[in-house]
Amino acid sequence: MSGDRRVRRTRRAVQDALVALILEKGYSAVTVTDIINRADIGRSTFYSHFADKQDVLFSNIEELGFLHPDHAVRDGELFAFSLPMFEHVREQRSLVRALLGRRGGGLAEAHGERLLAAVVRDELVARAGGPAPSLDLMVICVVGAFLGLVRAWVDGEISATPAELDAAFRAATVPGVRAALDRL
Amino acid sequence: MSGDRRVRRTRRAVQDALVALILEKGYSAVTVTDIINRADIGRSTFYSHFADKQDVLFSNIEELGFLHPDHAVRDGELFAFSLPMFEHVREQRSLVRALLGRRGGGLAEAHGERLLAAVVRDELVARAGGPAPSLDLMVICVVGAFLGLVRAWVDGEISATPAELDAAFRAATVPGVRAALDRL
DNA sequence: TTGATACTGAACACTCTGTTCGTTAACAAA
DNA sequence: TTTGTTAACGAACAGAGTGTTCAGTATCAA
Repeated sequence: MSGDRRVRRTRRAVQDALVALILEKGYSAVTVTDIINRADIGRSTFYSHFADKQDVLFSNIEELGFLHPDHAVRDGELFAFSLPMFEHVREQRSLVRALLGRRGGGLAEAHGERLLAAVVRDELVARAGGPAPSLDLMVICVVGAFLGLVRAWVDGEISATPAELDAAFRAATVPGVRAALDRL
Repeated sequence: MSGDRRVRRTRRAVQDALVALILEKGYSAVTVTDIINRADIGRSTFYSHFADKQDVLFSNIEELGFLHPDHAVRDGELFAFSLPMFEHVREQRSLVRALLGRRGGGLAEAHGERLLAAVVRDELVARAGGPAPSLDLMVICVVGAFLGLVRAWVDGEISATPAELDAAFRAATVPGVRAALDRL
């Protein structure tokens, strides 16, 4: 724990307040005044820590550690990140829901998408022995499928275990990816 | 063309103004005042046609006809909607970009997702001979892949022809879907 | 031509934003 | 414990945006 205890307390109170309010009203309906009241801090205090509402949202993303360096690549398996990540999502469900769910306002999606795309792309390029334009399109499809599952899950549109989600993700993507890699 | 010419003129001016402004500044940065100025109409006129900014956005969606009933199913082929829809997107690129692109604010995504999910689901259920829980997860993956391509494309992150996008979409999804259907 | 109706434009109360500043409280380090 | 530093408070502020009202004007279809 670094720094002043007051700072930690304040920042955490603000971040938690925003997440709670997003889940109640949706991101766009939440005002800075709401956050201040919920976190029970002074207005000037808020602005001494965060530039605006968005800033609070992004600070939450960074502390989520969306892609923890848990790349325990189970030998040659494709997309080894899948199951650990679904499990990580389950542990942080309400936070992920506030960030990536429908009520989240879509601002965090770009972050998550970019991070995940980098992981997927690295893996495909490594296996293909080099970059290729068709790989980039494949990355988009794979990332879209994965985040689609995450979003539907945290929003409660579907109920499943991380293992079931992992199986569905693999069933949908791996055959196509394998065929494409063989074709190159 | 039904109704009063003045009404038509005003509504169109407002809708066009919003799309243009979204492409310039992003949805959340556009104010009703901006729209009024760009469309060159009085404030009270705006509120006599639309409840708010969102209302204008949704009115655009309805007129897009996202899923035109162009279901010219090329005999047994899977996901026959793909190529025609990519072509339709190309024709309405700036509108689709304003609605589904990153600057769009994510409000329209839910609409598109639901519409497309219904189409995909119908097709899979028909081929599987009935509904199944694993099919629902598959639908989410397929829709995620398709909309991922659409978004990346209209946002200019990738450059490709509709035919190339169609090929990439098929390459990514069809093998997995076929395998899953056989397994049932 | 006429009756209906859409548009105008200004004014209004309201909410939210982001900043400022003097005062008070909490902190880490000596 | 003392001391210098820094955070938090809270009230006040200007500015921007929202959604409504209303009397007056222009445009419409028939």
